[in-house]
Amino acid sequence: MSVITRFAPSPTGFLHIGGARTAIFNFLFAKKHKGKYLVRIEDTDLKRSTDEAIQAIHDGLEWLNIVPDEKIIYQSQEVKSHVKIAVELLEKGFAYKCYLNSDELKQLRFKSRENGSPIKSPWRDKLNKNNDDSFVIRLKMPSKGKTTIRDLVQGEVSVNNEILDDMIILRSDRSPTYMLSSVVDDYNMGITHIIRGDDHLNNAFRQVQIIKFLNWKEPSYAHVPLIHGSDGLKLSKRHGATNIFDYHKMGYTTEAMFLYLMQLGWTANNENDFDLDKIIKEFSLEKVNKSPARFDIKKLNSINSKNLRQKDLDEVLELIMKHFSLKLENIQKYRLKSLLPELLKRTNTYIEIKDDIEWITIDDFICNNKDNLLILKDKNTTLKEIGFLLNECIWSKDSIDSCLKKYIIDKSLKFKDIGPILRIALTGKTSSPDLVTVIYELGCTISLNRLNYKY
RNA sequence: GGUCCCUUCGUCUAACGGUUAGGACACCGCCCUUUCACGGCGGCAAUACGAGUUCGAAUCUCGUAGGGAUCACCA
Repeated sequence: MSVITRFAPSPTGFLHIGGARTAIFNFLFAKKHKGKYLVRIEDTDLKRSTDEAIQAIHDGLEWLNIVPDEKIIYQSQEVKSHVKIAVELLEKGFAYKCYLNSDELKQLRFKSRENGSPIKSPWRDKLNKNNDDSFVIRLKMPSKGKTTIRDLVQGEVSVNNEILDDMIILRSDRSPTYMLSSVVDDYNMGITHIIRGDDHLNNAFRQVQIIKFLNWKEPSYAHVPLIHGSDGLKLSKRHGATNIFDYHKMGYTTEAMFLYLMQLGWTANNENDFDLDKIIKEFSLEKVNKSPARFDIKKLNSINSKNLRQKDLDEVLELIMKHFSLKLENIQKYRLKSLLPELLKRTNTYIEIKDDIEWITIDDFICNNKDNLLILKDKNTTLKEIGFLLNECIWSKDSIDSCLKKYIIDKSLKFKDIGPILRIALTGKTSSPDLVTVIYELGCTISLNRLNYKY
């Protein structure tokens, strides 16, 4: 039987980092077993589900490049089949109508919390005699024995059936609850492996009862731990961005994000190598850790920086042009691309090259930093003299290099006497790629213009 | 509080019951160097605590402490 996994987010917000990692695990596992990875939007709570959220989930998945193998399924469109199962469960005596009102429930809940036992509805063994319509359908949980789940991540976990509460599967408005819908959809979709956050582990014991009542084949479970913030607490806004798509906006690459997320709780052979085929081959749920990992932006930065330097230059250029809405002539584009490898050595994210775009792409760029300008004023002649020499020189890195060195020797100077001012005149900055490269890539005309400018 | 799960350098983690407890990120130092980087070399740094089993425990058992998940007519 071939493997089918699913990522099942509820569209009540953007795609969370933790959710994204769950999706990645689902994707990886399915691919490893040459199966299918599906996405199901759990939008049964119509009040809280929004179109923006659905779009955000799309955007996030698309950015991470983990789009499902089949059309996305919307749970809200499957409610009929969920209700049908609820009725079947009722008819077969595995579920019952419960007429408890909210006040009665509140009291029961209070009691149950006190003595640590689940809520017991008095209607479990009573028949409907008043014929009224305000009921919910509850599942008749087994009260003896225990239920054990062989979880691919958590191992074998057992729980005494007496702690299972008679969960509601159909609300009083006849809509199915998540506890039912999820199980039915997984069955209908032929899901073989349920990989989800470990906040669902407790649900598994209850949901599996439906499967047992109906004699369905039990899927395999893998409950992966949640991701925590740097302080070990649940990831929230104050830890930084939790929306996966924000990391795109911050200049992280798809590959880096994928690499980082998948390594939170799982160890790859090579943490910086984004070779999807290799990753898929290596991936194993059994090796996923049981304890929650902390999100560490510094590690992400490191992976991103390395990925940026490995990545195809045209792709990086494309990302940069898109991010900064740059419209460049071919010559400027070429200049930027040529200097890119040097710039990328100095950044974690590609948006950090922001300050370098102007001096590279604007032909008549002139230093506009006041403090730096003052320095240049005194050195006008030096710049001109160097400019004169450069004008005579063959345009190669070697000859530019020897040209500069010759000047130093002739004037008995040190490189640090001309380096900083050259750099400021050419780039407007006090740090940049090495000067020979800068001069060479900027070209003779532009370099001379900047050196000969009257500051 | 009940139930379930977890605990190895600051962080992510590796280690058939036998390793000088390994790697990566971060940090520090040195080298390279015209700046900032990249790179190279090196350093700091961990088995939560306490018992037990064993010739031998990070690894198995129990207890303690700490952390997490969950306990809805949400998903």
